[in-house]
Amino acid sequence: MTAPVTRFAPSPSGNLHVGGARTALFCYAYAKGRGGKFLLRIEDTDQKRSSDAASLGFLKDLEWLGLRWDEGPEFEAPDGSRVGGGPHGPYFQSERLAIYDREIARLIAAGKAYEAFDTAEELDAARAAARAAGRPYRYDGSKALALSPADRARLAAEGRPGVVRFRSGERAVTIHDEILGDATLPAGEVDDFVIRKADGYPTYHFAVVVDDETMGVTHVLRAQEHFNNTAKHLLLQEALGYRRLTYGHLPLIFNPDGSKMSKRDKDRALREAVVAAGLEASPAGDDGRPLVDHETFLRWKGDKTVQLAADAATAVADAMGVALPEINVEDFRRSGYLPEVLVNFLALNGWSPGNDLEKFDLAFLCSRFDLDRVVKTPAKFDRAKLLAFNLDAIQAMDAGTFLRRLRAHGERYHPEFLRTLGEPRLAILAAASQPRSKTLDEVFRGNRALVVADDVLVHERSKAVEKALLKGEPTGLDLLAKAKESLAAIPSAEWSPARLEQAMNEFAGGHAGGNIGKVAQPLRVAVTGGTVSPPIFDVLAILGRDSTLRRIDRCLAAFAGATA
RNA sequence: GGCCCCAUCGUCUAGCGGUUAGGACGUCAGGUUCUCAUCCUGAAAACGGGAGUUCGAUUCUCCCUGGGGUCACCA
Repeated sequence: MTAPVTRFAPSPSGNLHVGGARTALFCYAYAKGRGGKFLLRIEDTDQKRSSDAASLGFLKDLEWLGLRWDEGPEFEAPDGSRVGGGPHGPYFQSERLAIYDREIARLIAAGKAYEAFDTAEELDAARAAARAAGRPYRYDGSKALALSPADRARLAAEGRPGVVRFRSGERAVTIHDEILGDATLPAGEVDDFVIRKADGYPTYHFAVVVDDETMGVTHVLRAQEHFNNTAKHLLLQEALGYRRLTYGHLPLIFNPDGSKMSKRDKDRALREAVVAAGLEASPAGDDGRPLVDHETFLRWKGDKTVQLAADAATAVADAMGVALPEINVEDFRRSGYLPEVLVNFLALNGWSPGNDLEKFDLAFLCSRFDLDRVVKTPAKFDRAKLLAFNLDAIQAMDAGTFLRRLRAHGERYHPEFLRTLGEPRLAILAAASQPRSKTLDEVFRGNRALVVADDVLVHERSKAVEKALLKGEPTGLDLLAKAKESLAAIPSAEWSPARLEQAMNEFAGGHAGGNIGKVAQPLRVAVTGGTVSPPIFDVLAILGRDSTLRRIDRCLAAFAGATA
């Protein structure tokens, strides 16, 4: 058997959906595990969808996951290596029109395809009628087929845009699927579908078949939603005299509630948050201007069918401090998931190696992946489990690796954070955060207090804060005032986590019955404004002596005279 | 609605005629800890229903039910 060639063939988009990522992953693993090739092809035959450079943003997502294509669009990876290219290009369908035209001409000449001039209105009416009669719609080609060459010439001369339809021949088609087994679609299920649109572009069905043939593809792994389409492709392959391909249709991935995972989930979540917060206008960005212009914002807020641009949505969510559901690979990256974890988890949705094994890397997947272990049932995407996997991976990292990867994430998503903190303090933060972080991002999200100026730090007035500061005898506030003196006695040069812990342990021994918690919590509130942070002595070390003492003073002043 | 596909804990799944139906996440109950989070112990939790086939069905067949996909000049 020759080495397999698989392909991932998305329509152009700025983002790679997790479902698409899983498909790409399986295509990659199948080919690479067998010494074959993994191709990437852009299905941009819909002129309504843009296909400029920006719309290929998902290439970086594939690369980030470690899925480099042997052939396809050219791309320069962050490490400088070049991906893509190849002898079967162009890899954009919009640049392959001549090939499709040639093949369509062959079909027409052989009487296997014909031009049709139905208007959209006629087609809509026919569909509506079928629907009203409770029957599935099938195109009736009798009218178009009855046209004489002269008729066609006349219609074309009138400027009537025509399409080309494939003459399917109304017969049963059996699909052999390596995952689902065989299935036979009865005669009449496939009608005379369009293969060339009025704008001259081929339809998906036609382009796929031609490209898979001309690019040497041997195995088609795609989502199950394409299953019925396979019948069309089989018919086309036969009419064109092409090779037979091996098919495998992958189970779909859904939301936990069974709905489709779509970008709309983000809009929905954000809209709910906006409504819950009673927001009447877009939050402002750093420049003081609204993140979304007022009109757009109101239209979006009031109309569930309107979607916000992806960037705008994340900006607004960020400003509001709400987390949006991750849908695209980029979302998971931004949320601080590790690519190897996402790869691992994605593979587990629809496949498993058996033997109760579920932690593995891409190389392992490549070596073990096979179609006979792909499940047939759709999966619901369980973010909680993904998060647990991410945690495990972070815990398993050595400290140096964690620091490096944390820094890389920060540089990309929280540059201001890195600027203010600087390298030595970032290292302390990393060491303090690693044991308690489920994602790279929460280190930044959870420690904003570390990068705000001392004089703008706000001490929250929550139950938990009041308990830490005002309850007990002596109160946390009392202890805080005294502890400050002990801290002030430590010179800057000795201001380290170990030294601070030693000092505070001594202090607690003398003033809090040895209960370090009595001292730690008021300190935490004083310097972070809240009751949650990494270990307090690490926090104090990161802030430094001056900042620590200043924040304690401000806290003391803010709560002076307050009672529980 | 027609056609096609599917069906094991809440979720992802293992199982390929005989198992105390396994693992993981989550959940619950304890424990450790300066908060949070880790971490440790333990527990509860599934073969959708009905007919067959068989000495024996989670496993094979059929029906029902339920779920999904698809019926475009989108891909």
